[in-house]
Amino acid sequence: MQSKADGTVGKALAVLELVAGFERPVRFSELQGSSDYPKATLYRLLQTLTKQRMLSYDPDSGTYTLGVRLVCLAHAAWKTSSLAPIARPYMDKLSEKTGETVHLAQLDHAQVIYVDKRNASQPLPMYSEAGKVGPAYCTGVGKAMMAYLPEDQLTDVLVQQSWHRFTDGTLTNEAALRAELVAIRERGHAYDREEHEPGIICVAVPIRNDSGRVLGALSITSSTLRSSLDKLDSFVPLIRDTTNQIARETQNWRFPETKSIA
Amino acid sequence: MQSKADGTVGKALAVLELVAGFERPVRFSELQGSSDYPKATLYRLLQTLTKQRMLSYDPDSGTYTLGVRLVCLAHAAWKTSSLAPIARPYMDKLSEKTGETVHLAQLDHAQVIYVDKRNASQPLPMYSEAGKVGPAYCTGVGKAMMAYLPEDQLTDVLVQQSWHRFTDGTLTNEAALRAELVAIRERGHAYDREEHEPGIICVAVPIRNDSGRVLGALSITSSTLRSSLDKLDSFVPLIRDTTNQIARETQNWRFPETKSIA
DNA sequence: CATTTTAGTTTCATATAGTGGAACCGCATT
DNA sequence: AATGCGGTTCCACTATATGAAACTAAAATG
Repeated sequence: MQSKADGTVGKALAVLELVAGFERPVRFSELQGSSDYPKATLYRLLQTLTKQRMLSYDPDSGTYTLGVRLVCLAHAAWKTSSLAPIARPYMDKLSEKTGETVHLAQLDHAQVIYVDKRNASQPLPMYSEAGKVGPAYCTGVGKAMMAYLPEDQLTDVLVQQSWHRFTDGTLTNEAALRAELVAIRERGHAYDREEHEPGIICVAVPIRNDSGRVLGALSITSSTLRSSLDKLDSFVPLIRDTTNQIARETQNWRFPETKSIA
Repeated sequence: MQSKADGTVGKALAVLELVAGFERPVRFSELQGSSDYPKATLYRLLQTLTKQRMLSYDPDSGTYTLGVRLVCLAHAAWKTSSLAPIARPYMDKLSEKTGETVHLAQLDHAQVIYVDKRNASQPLPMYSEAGKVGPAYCTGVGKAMMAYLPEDQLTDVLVQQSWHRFTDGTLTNEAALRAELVAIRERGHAYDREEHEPGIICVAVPIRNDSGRVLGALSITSSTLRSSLDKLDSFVPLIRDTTNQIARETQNWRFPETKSIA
């Protein structure tokens, strides 16, 4: 059931993911049912993870859930590995100025991961959104990032796309997407023309560092009811300005201190 | 440097924690410096974690950071393992009614983990707070939860406290705290009388399920400038009401569906 | 009440995966 | 050309994980 996972660590993480997949407290037997691991192996893996507090076990109901240590680690991950803490004030400003929903995403493996979100109208349930994943080939942020990927990485990402047709506008093959990527590079930003969800449109601009590497992307999302691509287009200079500022700031960030070695 | 970590998984997690500790991109040699693991072992561990996307490696700078997979997993963790998603609407209401800062915390190991936070006045940087840890013995939520722990778990938690004197009010030994816990059980809620930070006070109420097990705690925090313990006291019925509602809702939550087995 | 089933836990000989000292590589510095 | 340093690879050795099967407790069944 789970993908190739060499090493004990890989297996343990697969189990973690398995538990995560249930999105609720889960029994041993349920896990066994959706795993190829033999009973004893799965059991020990669960024990190990529990002892390590990556899982927590509720003796009352005999169920496992993801442990708090994970939340702590993620806290640290979010603070250091993602653009989110740097981008935060800029996103605030952007959402304030535009009055639209702002997303910050990063590319991981072949998926888009939303690491932060801002909604001008109401203070959003943010944590519940951060960490969410989406397809790369049919989202504004995904395409914006892919457009500036080096060829070897791009091919890697492309083969992993599902090309599922979410809407009539969805680009469902590599050729179509590649053409789109060229257009994106020409104009410097990407659109989502209701490709993922009907009625939902967005403009996205990649965040790239000095050496051109893609760090993430910012997008402004709206609906066809409230807005239009033309209207969103007017935000582009503002977004690009913001991505540039964020990119600039990441340069300094890399080594805030060069720990003095005694 | 790292604590006892049996098993490969334990070691890998220790390395993860090590990277997390730096709170910034970190070089191999730096990690080697703060780890007992021999070079090759550490190296392989890092490779494994990187391949598993728990770490990400930046070839430009030759540094490791925590990977986004952690953020994804945490997304799931937050949704299932913690009280946060259930408590969310109640916290909103509570912060709205009181106009004060509301914290939701859980007890893990011997530490308090803040899993959500609400601030009535301004929309808070929430993610940056969730996952934060604090000492149990000198926080309102910590004491509220400890007060209702079964004796064996309590002793376990108590021996792990640091008893550092943060302020004049800090309870710096087990005897003093145990006396306080009795008082908390009597009145049903805990205070933080500037025990952790000067000028910061709070009332906290534990969240307990039907069988009496402590699930977490809610607190309302304020400062001596804006408020007083007496003033906070008036919120107690409201908080207790909220904790009861949250506790009730967790009962249903445990098994939303019993996955039909074909 | 005895019996079967189900769910979870332990055992143990075996195989695998992890270990780490040492050698190696590439690059910057001298 | 030589030295030093950060990082990577090798490989004999062994600690660790493995998983079939046996076991236990508790629930379901007759």
